[in-house]
Amino acid sequence: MTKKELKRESIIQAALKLFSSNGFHKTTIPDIAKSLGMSVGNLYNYFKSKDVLAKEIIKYTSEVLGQEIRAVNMLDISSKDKIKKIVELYFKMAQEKPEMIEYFLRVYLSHREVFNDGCEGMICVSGFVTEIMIFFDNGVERGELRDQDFFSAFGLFMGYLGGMVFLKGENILPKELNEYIDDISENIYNALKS
Amino acid sequence: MTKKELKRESIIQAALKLFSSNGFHKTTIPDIAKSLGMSVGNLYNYFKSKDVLAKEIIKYTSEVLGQEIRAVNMLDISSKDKIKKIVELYFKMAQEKPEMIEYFLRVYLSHREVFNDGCEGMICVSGFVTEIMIFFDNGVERGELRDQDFFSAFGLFMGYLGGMVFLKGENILPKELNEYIDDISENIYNALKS
Amino acid sequence: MTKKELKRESIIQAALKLFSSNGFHKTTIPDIAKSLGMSVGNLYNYFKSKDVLAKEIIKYTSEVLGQEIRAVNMLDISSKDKIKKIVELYFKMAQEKPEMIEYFLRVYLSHREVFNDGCEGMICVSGFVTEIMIFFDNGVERGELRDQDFFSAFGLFMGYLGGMVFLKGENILPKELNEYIDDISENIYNALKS
Amino acid sequence: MTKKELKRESIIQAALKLFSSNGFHKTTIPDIAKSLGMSVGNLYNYFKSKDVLAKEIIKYTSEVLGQEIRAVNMLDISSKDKIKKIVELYFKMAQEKPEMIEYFLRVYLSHREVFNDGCEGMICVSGFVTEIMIFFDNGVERGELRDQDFFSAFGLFMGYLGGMVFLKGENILPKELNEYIDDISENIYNALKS
DNA sequence: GATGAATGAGCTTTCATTCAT
DNA sequence: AATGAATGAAAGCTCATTCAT
Repeated sequence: MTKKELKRESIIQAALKLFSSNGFHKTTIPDIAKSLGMSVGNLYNYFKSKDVLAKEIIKYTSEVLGQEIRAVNMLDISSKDKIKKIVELYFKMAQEKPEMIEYFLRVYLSHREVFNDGCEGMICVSGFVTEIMIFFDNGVERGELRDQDFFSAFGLFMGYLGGMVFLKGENILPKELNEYIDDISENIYNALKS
Repeated sequence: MTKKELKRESIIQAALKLFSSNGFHKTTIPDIAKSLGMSVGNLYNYFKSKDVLAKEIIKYTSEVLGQEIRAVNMLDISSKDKIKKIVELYFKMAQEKPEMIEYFLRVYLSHREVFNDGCEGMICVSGFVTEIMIFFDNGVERGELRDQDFFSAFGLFMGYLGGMVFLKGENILPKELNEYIDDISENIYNALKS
Repeated sequence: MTKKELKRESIIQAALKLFSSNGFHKTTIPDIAKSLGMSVGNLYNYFKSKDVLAKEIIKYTSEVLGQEIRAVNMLDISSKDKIKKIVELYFKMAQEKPEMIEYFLRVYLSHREVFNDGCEGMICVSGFVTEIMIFFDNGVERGELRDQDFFSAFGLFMGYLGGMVFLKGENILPKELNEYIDDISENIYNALKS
Repeated sequence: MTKKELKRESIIQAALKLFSSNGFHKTTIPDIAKSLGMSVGNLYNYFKSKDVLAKEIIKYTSEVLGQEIRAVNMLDISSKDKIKKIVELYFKMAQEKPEMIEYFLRVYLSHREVFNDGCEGMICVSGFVTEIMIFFDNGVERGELRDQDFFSAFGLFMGYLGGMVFLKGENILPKELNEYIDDISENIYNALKS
């Protein structure tokens, strides 16, 4: 990676954190620049607008999450075990690098105006969605999961996990996310199994 | 209802539509006033700030959705059938009055800054959450649903439905929401049944 | 005129002066607002962008100049005398309300980017050009002026006068504009007479 | 010419084109550098500021136009014919190398702030003005042109031609510039002849 | 209750210029 | 000579909110 690429990524990470915790509109470009110790003008040498930056972040995040799931997909274990692994890693991320999951939930999902142009459909989240699709297709192929519409399964899996993280973020959950892993994995497996 | 209360509700409904379709920050108070043919100043006689208005909307929406679910709860049918009824009404709403569901997904879920003060936890959505809780407790009581942590069940149910509506809104779903009703009801029932 | 219309016109006049003397790009919206003792935001209630303001100014200026020439056109005097009257009034304006002529020369003529959209061709200066056209057509009709392409005559008349005012503005002219009136009127008449 | 002088001139020509077609303020130093395939920093090794560059361009342009007129001045033809030659070459330039005439009209004439310091009066356009002066003095000397204030004549000549090119640039002229040559030459001659 | 002109802080973005390499 | 990342002041514009009428 060149120096410029490194800086680019450091901007993405700083902006990701700020957008996630303070909201997209409440985070200003000067906020991001200041958190990096760089000037506003220079930040614009790397991303030509705030919206472009937001889109690059969702691509980046989707890629990172996708890679984590790919690692699970490559394990030689049952679909039931994979479900648990994925739930675990999702919650682990939500606890350790909450900015990524939060970005999905609080920035990407709810600022259509920003992502409409350039991130239509799943363009910017394909890195992540593709891996879920692979997980599901494998499970069906191996006879472990019921053969149903992919989106029925995808919505269940991701809506569920996202919902739980949201509830956690709202301080609604009485227990730690970790403690829900078994219940949730079981529920998902029961819903999807053949 | 007094005249004042009627006007209050008409403001809520106008703002609900605009916030849902154009986003919270992209909708200005003058936009709302204009859509109602009233003056900005007068609107402030009904709601003392934009944030307060946003909070009143979520309470209103939660109440309306809660009532719909209450009607299902009162039917003398199995939990399995209730699940289907709830999925149906949720999707029907998403199609006929999409602004309510969209408000949940795109405004309430992602503008913590706004709802933090006054809508902590489930304060502003209790109308809705309570009914889901009643549905679940009944099912457990009647031995139809497995006795698990309520939030495990709630996250599944609502995360799933919200996720599907989101996917629909992004034009990602290949079929109409209606056509997913059976699959989804089955998945939810499989996950929750005892 | 309503209060709002009066204020609108006072903004036009203030901006006209500042744009003319300091240049379009060197004059900021806050400059204009401050010179009027009003807020920036309020100025935008009257003109929705700096460019729109610039276009309204040229229309206004064209109208005012056009009215002055119309008065000459209505006099019952020879074309030769009309030429002199027009030169006189043009120079009088250049001395007493220099901002109008200067706006033509220094803002309108040289900021194509601004006027391209909405002031194509002579859309925004027709008030003025029309009167010159009437002057010329009358002169031809009465046999006093040679029948030639209108723009050949227009370019002569207006290019000449504009050029002189420009030279004056650059402090190049050794004498006052007034002292050129006879020479210039004669030159124009010689060029246009039949 | 040294290599450095060559590069200097290539910068002048590139900037001349961009300033003329896009406007002085809409053309950035990076734009100019990019159009030359050189770096911003290096451009500053040749001209220490944007304003200095603008002033060098007007001197250069004035010199080139002046040389063209000098060639006409040296011909052994009547003043009437010289007028026609000058109109022809002015319009030829306006068509073939429009950037020079446009620079006069759209950059030099209307950015006093820029040229005030260093190009007062006719300092930066003397190359051109001097030749017009020579043309005029010769004509007077030979008894072909009326002896009048030089600026009365200069304003006529140059205001007229500039005005026509401006009208052409605005797409207002119904015919090609060429087709106006005879009319315009005649008008100028009639105005100036003794 | 009703109006809408007025406020002004705050936003995103631009760009002439510098300077370490 | 040459590079181009970096600076930061300054611009145009927005909008929640107020208040005189």
